[in-house]
Amino acid sequence: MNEKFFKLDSEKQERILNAALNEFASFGYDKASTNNIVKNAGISKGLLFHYFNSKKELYYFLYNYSVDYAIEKFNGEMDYQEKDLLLFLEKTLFIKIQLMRKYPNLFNFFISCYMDTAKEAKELNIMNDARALELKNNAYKHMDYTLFREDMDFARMMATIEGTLEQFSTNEMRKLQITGGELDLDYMYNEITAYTAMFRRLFYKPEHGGGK
Amino acid sequence: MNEKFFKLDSEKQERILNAALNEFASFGYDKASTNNIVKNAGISKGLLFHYFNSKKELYYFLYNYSVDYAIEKFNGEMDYQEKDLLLFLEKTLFIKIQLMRKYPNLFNFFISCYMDTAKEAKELNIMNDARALELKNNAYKHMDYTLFREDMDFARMMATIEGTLEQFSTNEMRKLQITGGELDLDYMYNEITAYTAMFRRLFYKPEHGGGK
Amino acid sequence: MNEKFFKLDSEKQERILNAALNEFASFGYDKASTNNIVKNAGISKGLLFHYFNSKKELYYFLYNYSVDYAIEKFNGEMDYQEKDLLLFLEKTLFIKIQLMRKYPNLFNFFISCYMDTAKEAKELNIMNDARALELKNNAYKHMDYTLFREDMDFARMMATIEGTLEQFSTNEMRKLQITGGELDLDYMYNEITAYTAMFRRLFYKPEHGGGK
Amino acid sequence: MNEKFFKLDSEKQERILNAALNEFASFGYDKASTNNIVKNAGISKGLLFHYFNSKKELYYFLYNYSVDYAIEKFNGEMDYQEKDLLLFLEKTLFIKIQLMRKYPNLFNFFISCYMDTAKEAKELNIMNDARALELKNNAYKHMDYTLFREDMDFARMMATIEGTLEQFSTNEMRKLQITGGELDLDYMYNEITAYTAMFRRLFYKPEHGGGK
DNA sequence: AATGAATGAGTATTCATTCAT
DNA sequence: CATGAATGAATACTCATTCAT
Repeated sequence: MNEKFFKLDSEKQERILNAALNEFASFGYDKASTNNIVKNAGISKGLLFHYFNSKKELYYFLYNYSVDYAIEKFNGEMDYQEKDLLLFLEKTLFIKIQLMRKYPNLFNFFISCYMDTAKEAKELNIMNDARALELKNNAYKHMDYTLFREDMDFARMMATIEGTLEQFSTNEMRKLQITGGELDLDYMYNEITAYTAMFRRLFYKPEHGGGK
Repeated sequence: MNEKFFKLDSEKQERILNAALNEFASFGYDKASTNNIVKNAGISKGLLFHYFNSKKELYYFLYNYSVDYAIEKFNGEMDYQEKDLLLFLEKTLFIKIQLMRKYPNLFNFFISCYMDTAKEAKELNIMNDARALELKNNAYKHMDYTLFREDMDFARMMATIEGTLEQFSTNEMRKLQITGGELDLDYMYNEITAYTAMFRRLFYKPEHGGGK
Repeated sequence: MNEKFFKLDSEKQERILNAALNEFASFGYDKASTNNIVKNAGISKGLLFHYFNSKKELYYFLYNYSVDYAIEKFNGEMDYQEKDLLLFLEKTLFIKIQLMRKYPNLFNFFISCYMDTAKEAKELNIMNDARALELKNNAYKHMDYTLFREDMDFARMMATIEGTLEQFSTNEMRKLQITGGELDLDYMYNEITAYTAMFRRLFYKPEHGGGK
Repeated sequence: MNEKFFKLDSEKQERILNAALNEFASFGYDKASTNNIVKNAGISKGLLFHYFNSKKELYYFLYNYSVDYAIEKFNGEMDYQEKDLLLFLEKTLFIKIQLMRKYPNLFNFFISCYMDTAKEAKELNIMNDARALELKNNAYKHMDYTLFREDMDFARMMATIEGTLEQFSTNEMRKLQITGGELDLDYMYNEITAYTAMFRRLFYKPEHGGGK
C-alpha cells in the first residue's frame, strides 16, 4: 500500500500527509476525523481508503514515516564518535532543538502520539519505546564510563542527568503549548550547556572535570 | 449546580461520583460514556444532566472535587514545619504514595486526566499546573536554603532535584499506561529515599550531609 | 429489550414493525436499509437502536415475533385430534391458505427469510427448521399409520404426499410473485381436496379408501 | 459487448469468467465484489467495466453463458428418443447429476442463483423458469402418454411425479445451503431410481409396470 | 425531582462506476 | 486495449443532549 501512495505526485502526497498529521496531532487518534482529513487534503472519502485501508493503517504509516524522516534528519547532523557522554548528550539535544524548530508539525505529532491513550497509539508507543531504547543503548555502548566517579550509584547518576534534561525540554514545550510562543533557542542552548557543566562537576572524576 | 447536587442524599451522591470516576479513569474523557455512568450509578439519563449540564461540566466538577478531596487528605498528614527541603520532598512523596495506596481510584483518575489528550483534559491540566505551582511556591517560602552549597547555581540544583523525581514518577506512570499493571509503591519508596540521599551529598553543605 | 419496545404505544410499535417487515421482505437481510426503515416508520435513527441494539437483533426479534404470532393464529384454528394423516394435512393447508390471505406481509417476510442466503438468516433458518420439524413430528406422533398400505416404502409415500403439496403451494406463490395477483382460494381448496383424494386411493389400504 | 469480450485471447476470457463465477457462487449477487473479481482474474478494474458495463450485465452474461454451456453439455449426453416419461425423467436426472459431478463450479453458481434473493437474481430466475418450461414442454410433446393409467387425473399424476422429485432436490440443496456440505450424488441416484420405480407401480398401466 | 424516549449529526468504511492517461 | 486513481453516496451504528411526562 505504501507503493500505491508513493506513486502519487508529491504535492498531493504532502497535502494528505499534512492534513493527517495536523488532525492526529490536534485531536489524538480517537477524535481525529477521517472526514476532516479528506476535507483538508482536498480529496474524496474513498481515495483515503484506497491508499490506506483503515484509519489505523493511516496512523501507523504516518507514524513510521515520520519517525524514519526524523531519524534520517537527525543522523544527517549527528556525530556518533563522541565518547564523552555529557558532550554526546549536549550535541544530541542541540540537534533535537534545531529539528523541532525546523519541523514543528512533526514534533507536535510525536508529542501527541506519545501522550495518546488510544490503544492504537499505545501499540505504537510500545514499539517505539523499544526502538528508542535500543538506539540509546547502542549509542551508549561506546561511551567512556571511566570518566564517571565511582563512589556513587551509576544508574541514579544517569537517571539524574537524563531526567533533568528531559524534564527541562518537557517544561519548555509545555510553556509553548500554553503561551503559543516559540522556543528560545539561545536560552535553551545556554541552559543545556550550564546543566552539562554542572553534571560534569558533580559526576565526573576530578581529572575529567569533576569535583569542586 | 453544585448546590443542587449536594442536596442529594449522600449515598446517591457517592454512587454517581464513583460511577463517573471509574468511567473517566478507565476510558478517558472522550471514550467515557454517560450511558455507562448512569447505568452504573443506577440513575436515569435525565438526572445526570439535571445536575451537571454537560459531560464536560461533570468532568470538571469531578476533577475539582477530587483535587480538593486529595489536598484535604494530604494536608491532614503533612507537616509544613519541615525546613529541610529534601526531607520535605521526601515526606511529600511518601504521603503521596500512601494516599495512592488508600485511594487508588482517585489516583487512577488523576493519572488518567494527566495523560488524557482530550482538549477538555488539557484545559484542566493547565489550570491544575498553575494551582500546583502556587502551592509549591507557598511551601518553598519557608525552606532553609542555607543548607545548600553556595558554589553552584541554586535554580539548577532545584531543577535537577525536581526534574529527576518528576521524571522518575512520570516513567513509572508511563510503564503502567503501556503495560496496564499497577504502581510498585515499595520500589518507589526505596528509590525516593536513595535519590534524596544522593542529592544531599551532592547539593548540601558538608555540615548538613553534603560532600564526599 | 423487548420490554422497552412493548411499552411503546401500539400504533408506533406497529409502524416500526411494519416498516421493518416490509424492508426485510423486499430486500433481504443484507440489502435491507435501517435508513429506510426509520424513514418509513417515521422515527429517528437513534430510536431504532434504542430499542434494538443492532440490525441483527431487530431481524431476530421480528422473526421470532412473527413466528409466534403466526403459530398462535394457526393454533386458534387448528384441531389436533385428527388421526387420519390426509385429513390432517388437508386441514393444515386450508388454514395456512386462510392465514396467507389475511396476513400477506407476514408470509412475504417468511418466504423472504426462508430464501435468504445471508448468514444471519441462515442461523434463523436452522433454528426454525428444527422447530418446524419438532412441531411436525409431534403432530405426526398421533397419526394412525395403519391406514397406509404396507407393500410400499412408507418414507417415500410420505415424501410424495408432502413434496407434491409443498410444491403445489410453492408454485402458486411463485405465480403470485411474478404476476402480482392474488391467491385463488377456491381453486387451491379444490386442488388440495383432489390431491388428498388421489393420495388416499394410492396409499391407503382398500378398507380406508385405497385401491381402484 | 459480447463481441468485444470474445475477441480476447481465450485464456484471459476463462480467467475472468472463472473469477466471476466463483465470486458470485460464493457470496451471491449483492455481496460479490467486483474488486475481488478483478483481483482474482488478474485484470484491472477498468477492463471489467470496459467489457461488461455493469455488475448486473456481467452477472446476466455469466448466467446466460453458463446456461448455454450446460444445455450444450446436457444435449451431448441426452437421448431425446425415449418415449417412456419415467425413464426419460430418470435419464434426465442422472445426466444432471453427472454434470454436477463434472462441473461443480458451474452448478454451485446455478444453485446460488436459484437461491439468491437479490432482485437481479430474481429477474434471471423468472426468465429461466420460462425457458425451462418451454424446454420441458418440447420434450414432453413426444412422450407416450398411453403408458399412464386412465382412471386418474393425468395432470395431477404428472404434478405428483414432478413435485416429488423437484422437492427432493430442493431439500437436498437446502441442506447444503444451511450446513455448507456437498451433494451426496450416490444417494440422490439411488433415491431417484426408487421414486421412479414407485411411480411406475402407481401410475402406469399394469402392462407397463403398473399395479401391484 | 426524576424518568427514559427521542433526536440527529456524527463515526469509519465500502463499492460500483467513471475517466484521464 | 488497458490501467488504477478518483469519486461520493451509501452502510450500520453511537452518543451527548433535550424534553414531555
